Parts: sequence; C-alpha cells; structure tokens
Amino acid sequence: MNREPSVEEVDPRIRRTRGLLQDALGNLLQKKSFDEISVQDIAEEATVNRATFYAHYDDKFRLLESMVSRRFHELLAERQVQFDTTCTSMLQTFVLAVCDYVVALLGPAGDRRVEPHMESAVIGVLQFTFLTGLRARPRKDGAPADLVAAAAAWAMYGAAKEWALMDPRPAGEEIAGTIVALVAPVLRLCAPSL
Amino acid sequence: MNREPSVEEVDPRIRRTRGLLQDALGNLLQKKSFDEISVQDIAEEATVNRATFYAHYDDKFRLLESMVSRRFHELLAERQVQFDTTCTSMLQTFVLAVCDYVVALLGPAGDRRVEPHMESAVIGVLQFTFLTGLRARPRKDGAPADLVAAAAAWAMYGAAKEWALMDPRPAGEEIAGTIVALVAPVLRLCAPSL
DNA sequence: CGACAAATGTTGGTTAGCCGACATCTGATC
DNA sequence: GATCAGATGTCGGCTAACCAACATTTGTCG
Repeated sequence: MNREPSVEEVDPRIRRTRGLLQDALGNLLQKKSFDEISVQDIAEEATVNRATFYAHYDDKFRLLESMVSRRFHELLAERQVQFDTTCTSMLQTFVLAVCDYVVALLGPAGDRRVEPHMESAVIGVLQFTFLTGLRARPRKDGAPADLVAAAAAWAMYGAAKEWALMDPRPAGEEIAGTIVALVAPVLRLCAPSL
Repeated sequence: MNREPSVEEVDPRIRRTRGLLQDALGNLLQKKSFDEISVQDIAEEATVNRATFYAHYDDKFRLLESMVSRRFHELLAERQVQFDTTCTSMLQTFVLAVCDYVVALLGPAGDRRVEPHMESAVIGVLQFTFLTGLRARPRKDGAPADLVAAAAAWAMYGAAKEWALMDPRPAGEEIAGTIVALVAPVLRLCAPSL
C-alpha cells in the first residue's frame, strides 16, 4: 500500500533547469543547425547561467542525447506502451513509434554529424524499456536479460532506420509487421525453454 | 559613453520566476476562471514552490496585476509606441492598443470580479508611459506632470471601456479619433503657455 | 454550534543557481 | 609566426529557491 518510498526524489529546481535547457535546444534547432549553436546560446535561451549548464551536462552533445531520450520516452508514454499481455501487439506499437521518430530525426533537417548521438539516445530508451519489461516477469532460463534487451533494441532501431532511408518508402504500417517478426524471436529467447 | 551604470540590475532567477508565475496564471486562465485558481495551482503550473510565490507577490491578485501590466506593456512595445514627434499620431496608436486590450479583457470570459485589478494595471501602464514621455521633454509651465499623466490615463481608459461596452459597437478606428480629441487637450496643457 | 478538510501565509535551515574571474583552446586576420 | 576575439570549462562566494513545519483562515457538513 505504500507507494515507492524511495524513487530517488529529485529537487524541483534540477527538473526545471534540465527541462529549460532541453526546450531551449529544441527551439534553437528550429532556427539553426546543431553546430551553429553554442553553449552560451542555449544557456541564454533557457534563462540559465552558463555555469549552471556545465553543472548538468558535460557538453551540448550530452544535452542533445538527454533531450532526444526524454522526448522519445514521452512519445512512448503518450502511446501508452506497456509490457504485459501479448508481446507482439506491444511490439507493433513500439515499432510504429520508432519509425515515426526516426523519420522525424532523419527527415528534413537531418544533420549527419549529430545522428550518432541521437541514435544512441533512442536505442538507450528502447533498451531500457525492454529491460524493464523483461525484469518485470521473472524467468529462469539462461539468456541474460541485458543481452536480450540490447540485441532487440539495436535490431529494431537498425531495421527502422534502414526502412526510413528507402527511397520509395513503404508505409510504416506495412513494414512494422516485418520488423516485429524479426525482433520477436530475439525477445522470445526468454519465453520458451533454452 | 558609459551605459547606465545602475539601472537596477535584477537577478535572472527573479526575472525567470516571475515570468514563470505570470505565464502559469495565463495558462490556467484559459481553463478555469480566476477564483477557481488557487495559489497552489499557480505554483505547481509554474514549477515553483508555493513559498516562493509569496516571496514575490502578496496574493494572486497582485500576480494578475503584474501579468496584465507586463502583457500590455509588451503590446505597446510591439506596436512601437513612442513619445517624440507628433502627439496626435502617437495618441492614435495608443488608443487603438488600449481598445484592443480592453475588448480582450472584457470580451468572452469577462470576469466582473477581477476587472478592477486588471483595470488598475492597464491604467498604471498608461500613466507610467505618459509620465515618461512628459518627463523626456522639459517644460516650464505650472501643471505637474504627475497630474497630467494620471488624468490622461484615466480618461483614455474610461473612454475605451465605455466604447467596449456599447452594444452595437462602432469600429475601433472610428472611435479612436474621438477619444484622441478628448484626451489630447489634457496632455496639451504642457504645450501652450499656461 | 463543533469538527474537519483545504487553502493561505510565515519561518529557519538547506541546496541549487548566479556571478565574476580565471585559465585554456580554438580560429580568423595581419 | 603573433595577436586578437570568442567560445569553453572551472571555481569560490553570495543569493534565491526549496522544503518541512507550523499557525491561521475559510468553507463545508453533520
């Protein structure tokens, strides 16, 4: 009945400051390209001191990663992705969300120099979500959940990116089924006997 | 060559916090009426602690006043109201801005209980702007600038409000000329010899 | 009426953010 | 190369924001 006594409560000022910095970068990215944006610009746009920026992020690449992570995480939350009943139906939702996000990332203002940072961020969220889901139901076979989650996350992102770069690009709904069929077996490693 | 050594520099955190609180109230007012909004609601929406609210405003009415002041001030700034050459042309701009703002205030969600607070805020901005303009050009006649600014501000607002409440309301551009004709003499008190 | 819940103000101790100031490290110009 | 301007990091001292706790006010219900 007690709700999570220690979920690592965060100081509201920290939440606010990071949110401000992430939103500031998001706004600036709609006017300039990433490498035209300085830390000073971000700090100013966020109404935050430059020194405060460095108290939260090592550089603007880290900020970019955390921004992409958070937004992708919110996207998943909006679509109410959950890890409980039928895996395949959930995977379908997942894949569609990833496809949408990848298209948005690589779309009009696709900056090839910052792609890797965004990719690792997206994959990180996927991996974390898979891992959380896998941990939620105890298994007793030999495949380590870490490895399973990693493989599934990279596979799904890789497939989605490959699709996003096709020139006459098929509809997302079509390709989603295919990708699910590819990734499901990786996750199923936990389900059947080893 | 030295630029204003002491313009009363304000701590950026204070600027930010007040902006957050004002924006929060603005957002909440699009969902609830003013008296349904608690200080707690505002603080939460602004991601600011409730105690911090009281460090800046005595109550939500003061916040409302400051919000209206700031927004009206920005509206004037956008339309580049200035006090230099021909008074009448400037007054025209002024009156139109006031009319627009009054209509917005008393319009769809006109809450009669909070009107006075908004009115005093708008009048305050008018008064301050007039006063600044009057001070900018030194005069040597007997009428105190304070009184002139106050009379002009109240007259202009009163006329604009009266117009805003007319049932078949004439176009703002028509009535503006009339109001200018009413208010100009009050300000002119400084111009001709006493 | 009393009782209770919820919002309002207030206070002192703790923490995050702000501000110079400084030391790099670029990159452009002469 | 030398020099200069601007961006990047870092640090100690000060200040504003957070929080928990408290007393007070308000409003609602039995």
